[in-house]
Amino acid sequence: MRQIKHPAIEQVELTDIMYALSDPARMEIVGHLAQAGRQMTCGELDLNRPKSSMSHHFKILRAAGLVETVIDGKEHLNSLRLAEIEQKFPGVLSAVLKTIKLP
Amino acid sequence: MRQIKHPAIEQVELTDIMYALSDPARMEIVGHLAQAGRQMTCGELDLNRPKSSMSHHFKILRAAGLVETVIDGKEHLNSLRLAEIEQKFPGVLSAVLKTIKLP
DNA sequence: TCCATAGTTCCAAAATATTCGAACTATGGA
DNA sequence: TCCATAGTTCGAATATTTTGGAACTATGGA
Repeated sequence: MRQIKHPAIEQVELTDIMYALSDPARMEIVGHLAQAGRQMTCGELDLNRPKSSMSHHFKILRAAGLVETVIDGKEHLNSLRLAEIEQKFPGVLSAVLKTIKLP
Repeated sequence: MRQIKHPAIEQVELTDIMYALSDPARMEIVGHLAQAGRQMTCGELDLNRPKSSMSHHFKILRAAGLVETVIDGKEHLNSLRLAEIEQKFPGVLSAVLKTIKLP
């Protein structure tokens, strides 16, 4: 099974997480993932934008260390790296998640 | 005494706060303000950049609702809007502040 | 093998941000 | 009134992001 590269938690910077969360589309993706509490495909997380735009946002979420994507057959399964981020930046992501109101 | 306009807390968006905190210079300013726990002038918060650059960053911090600036004579006194932001987005800013390590 | 599906990558255009010098404003003190 | 100080605003150059169409890759199923 192919793998996608993700940053190790040690190299994740808080400013990168802040940046990733500064876009409403990405905040919404993160909110959906948190609410679902399970892996979701890009298709499920689609926000009515072109695929290439969505792919761009997922790329930034991955690079920031917020989202992990594993490939499963035709689909890419995305999940929040909540536990790791909570350990490195306690309280930050969990507090953000509590304030997200999905559209 | 002249006043500078700030957004009411009702109009402060979490994504704007995230954006403001996505720049290391602005994160540092916020860290200094939090650590000091008092009003600080732009001069005290200077990061060795041109005045116009610093002014730009303060503008973004104000627009995001993170920083309040009052004019006192020749100086501008900046402070964190910590209590207001904590009330609207409980735990977010306080958690961020705990992870800031000043250079 | 052929095709549809799920996403990514590539590319270029448009929009936003950042930087910093120069000019400007307001204040307080000599 | 003149000057230095503290910051903002303006403007232009540069850099970074965002957007989306088109082409591409990998997979599973017919």
